[in-house]
Amino acid sequence: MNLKELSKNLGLSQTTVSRALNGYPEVSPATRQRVEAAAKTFNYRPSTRAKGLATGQALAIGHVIPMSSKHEMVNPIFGDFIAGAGETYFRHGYEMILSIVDDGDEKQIYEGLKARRAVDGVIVHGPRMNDPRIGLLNDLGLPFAVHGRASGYGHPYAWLDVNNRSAFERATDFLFDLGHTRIALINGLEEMDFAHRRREGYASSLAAHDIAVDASLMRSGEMTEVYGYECTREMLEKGNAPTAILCSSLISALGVRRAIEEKGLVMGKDVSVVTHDDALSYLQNGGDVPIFTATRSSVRDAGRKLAEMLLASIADPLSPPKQELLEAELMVGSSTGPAPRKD
Amino acid sequence: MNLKELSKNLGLSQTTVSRALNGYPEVSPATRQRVEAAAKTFNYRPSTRAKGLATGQALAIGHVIPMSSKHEMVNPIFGDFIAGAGETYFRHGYEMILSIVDDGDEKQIYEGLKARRAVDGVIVHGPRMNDPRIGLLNDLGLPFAVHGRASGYGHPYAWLDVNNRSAFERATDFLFDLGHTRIALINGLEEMDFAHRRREGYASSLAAHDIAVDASLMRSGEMTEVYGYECTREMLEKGNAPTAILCSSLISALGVRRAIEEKGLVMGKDVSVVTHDDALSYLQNGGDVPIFTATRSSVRDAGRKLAEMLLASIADPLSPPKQELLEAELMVGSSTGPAPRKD
DNA sequence: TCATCTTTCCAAAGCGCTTTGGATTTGACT
DNA sequence: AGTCAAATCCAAAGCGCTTTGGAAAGATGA
Repeated sequence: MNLKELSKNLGLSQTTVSRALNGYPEVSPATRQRVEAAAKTFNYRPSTRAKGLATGQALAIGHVIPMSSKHEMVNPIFGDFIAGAGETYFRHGYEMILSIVDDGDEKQIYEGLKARRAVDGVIVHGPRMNDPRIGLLNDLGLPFAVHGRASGYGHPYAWLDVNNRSAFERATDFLFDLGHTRIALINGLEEMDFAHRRREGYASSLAAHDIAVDASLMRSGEMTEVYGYECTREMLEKGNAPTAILCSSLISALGVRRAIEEKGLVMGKDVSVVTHDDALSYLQNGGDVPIFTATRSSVRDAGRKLAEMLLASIADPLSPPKQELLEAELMVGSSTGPAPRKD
Repeated sequence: MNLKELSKNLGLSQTTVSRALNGYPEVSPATRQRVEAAAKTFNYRPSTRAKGLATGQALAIGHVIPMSSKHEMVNPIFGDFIAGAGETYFRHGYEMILSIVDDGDEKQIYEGLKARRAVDGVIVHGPRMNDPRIGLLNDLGLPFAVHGRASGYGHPYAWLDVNNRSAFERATDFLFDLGHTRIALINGLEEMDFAHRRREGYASSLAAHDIAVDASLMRSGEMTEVYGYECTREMLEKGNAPTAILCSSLISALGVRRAIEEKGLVMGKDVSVVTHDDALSYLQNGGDVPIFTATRSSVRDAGRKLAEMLLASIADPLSPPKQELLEAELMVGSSTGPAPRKD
């Protein structure tokens, strides 16, 4: 059923039917009701493509997910973020279109999306330090919003980020308060902006407590369970092992715990662990009492909010880009405790 | 830059330019080259919407992800599956449209996608027993392919599935071979088709070994780490605890291991564990030697293949629906060993 | 040289919608 | 009854592409 058929069926012009359906005032209430009823019974919905052509809008937002072909790793937070954003799009009648793209092809993809007028805007995932995508999108004039930030880009742009720096500073402070001084950091890949900021927060706390940064206590890599395990095992085997570990992801925290327990140590007693927790739906940090002490911030919520921000900026293109910094909450669980006393 | 401008620029008609770009034969090689060069320099790409309107194709595939609003759980395999499918779409010039939908709204969403002619076909995720979506999509006449199967639907339809039954039967057999007889099953939600099939495979092996199914050794729920942990803890605390556990997901297997080790037992010695492993990129089953003995099947690969299947069926609408059953491979890791001798 | 194919290109219609600019009807008010 | 504005509705243009049905030009064979 298309507009023409529907209007013929109603004995009205396409104009009137279109206006009735889109809430324009030039239609009598009676007619509008009649039209709406007919639309419902015939299950009429305007063709996305025709509507888009006529209005010049795509009513779609693009999500371009970078994937380094090297490790083929899909970011585990991706699903929950998308779920949050999807909620927002659904409410606003937008569609979400997804491109999973090899690192190298990204430029081409953004240009394609723009040239083909396939989307009204895009969300940028996984920003890196000095990420070239921000500049590219600005040049293209394609509205966008970034999940995270990209240090090193001079001009303002729309983003939403967790305050990674303060979260990790606070977490490190917390460990100091418990008496720990040898605190390790198992972080995400250095080139990722969030990892950079977390390290800064960590280093800042160390500095405030007059403890020098010890390179042997800092790791960075892709945050898998195995990675957490291996880093921890190595650190615990060497002399002068850390008494506390800061970890960038709950998944690798599971590996950290495994390494600790494998060595016959007790987490929260012999070794304390604090992790960041994205509150993923399939990876909850325990039940009532959190297993891990964690800096927590829901990535799904971030998805909802960032989508909202992008849609708002599309609706009002002249407004300056917005930013939003979410504070992670520190949840104390059973993975932390006072530093063991020296023998 | 649009077609009109481009063709004016070249001194050709829109027809000729369109034909040159779309590989029609009625264009001289010289002209074609000239057109292609111009398209490249002006970065011309036909508008998706206009092209779609003209051709009647959407060049897009819909993925409708169900999410029960009750637990708000996003399936963790989703990201990797999408990544695989996305690869295929990219190769074929298709777009992927994602809708994350509350269980109840699904019908409405499919009808909307169809009525608005927004997609050429859809992938059905997470089929349940007697899943009503299959019938609905058949009635709508919207091409589709299912990731998994939906027992109870009479007519043929396109699907791709892992042979869950044989995988779990084989895994159970394997445990019997090691001397285990008290084998527990920690499974996904019973209403999910895959969980049903896995239980069948498990039960079939028990029957073949003249062991009665013991309801106290079977659990089903959402496959989180915590769920694996709690099920295992309960089972190990009761008398007559299982000596082996079959688990439906690597994530909950991590919880299983935690419960085992917390009790001071050794996995692979006191309690053997076999899990299904979807080969998720962010959750690898150890390095060279798998940690868990597992029935393994790459869900990303499934995404690639199923997308290919759907595109083929769209290209050739009259062909009968295809099916593909993937066999999981049994990878022996260090989580299994001979059954402990009775004291 | 002429008729007949090929080759190469084009004008215009059409895809399904929105929207502009008018036309018609209705109603209120002198 | 006559006037004017408000309320309703409509025909047609246009969004950017593909595709149909020719037309013009060039090549071929008699």
